[in-house]
Amino acid sequence: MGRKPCCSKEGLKKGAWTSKEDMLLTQYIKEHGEATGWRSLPKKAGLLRCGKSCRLRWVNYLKPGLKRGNFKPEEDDLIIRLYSLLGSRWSLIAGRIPGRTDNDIKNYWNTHLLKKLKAQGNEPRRHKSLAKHTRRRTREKANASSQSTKQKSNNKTKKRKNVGKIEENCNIEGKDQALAKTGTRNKARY
DNA sequence: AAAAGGCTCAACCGCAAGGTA
DNA sequence: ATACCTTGCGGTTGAGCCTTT
Repeated sequence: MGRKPCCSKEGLKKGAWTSKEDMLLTQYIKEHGEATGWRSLPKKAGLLRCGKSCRLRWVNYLKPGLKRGNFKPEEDDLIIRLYSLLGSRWSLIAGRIPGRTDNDIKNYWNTHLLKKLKAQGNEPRRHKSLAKHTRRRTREKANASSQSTKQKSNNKTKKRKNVGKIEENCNIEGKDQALAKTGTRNKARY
């Protein structure tokens, strides 16, 4: 296969977003919704970005209802508990913390919580990166032995099911409501 | 006042999953 | 059955801000 990275196309802009780009993206999504396909969105919206970049910008920064910064102690606590259950599956963790994005939580974990826990002598066991390592392993297997597609798809569904199971198991109750208020630490670099 | 080093976080990269022709 | 495409995820990077000297 050997797919090229999507941003390698000439003429596509990289790096920090300008307020004008933010505006174009927000406006387009307001008019057409998110589900129209990220790949084609930049062109339609008049942006010189790749779809991936647009999606990231929207999901992590522009999407309405996002809280930025100002993590409360309850949220810290919740993140720590979820991490101990789920490991570094930030999207799952984010799904349980309203208004927070996976990127936000990941950053917060790496820059604040990890230090905090280390200082307390509670450094969490680093989970084997479920995401990449297990995926890679399945792929290696698949390549090594010419597995049937049926088996491959079984692996896929198995993994999906496991995710579901973990989600089921981590019934972190009640806390969500306590997290409703919006933080105001927004540094708004742009 | 300014240089150096540390810290934060937005954005990028590579890869796997899932879809479809 | 498979080749290729898009989407979504986790890990990592680096620009720019902040703090210390």
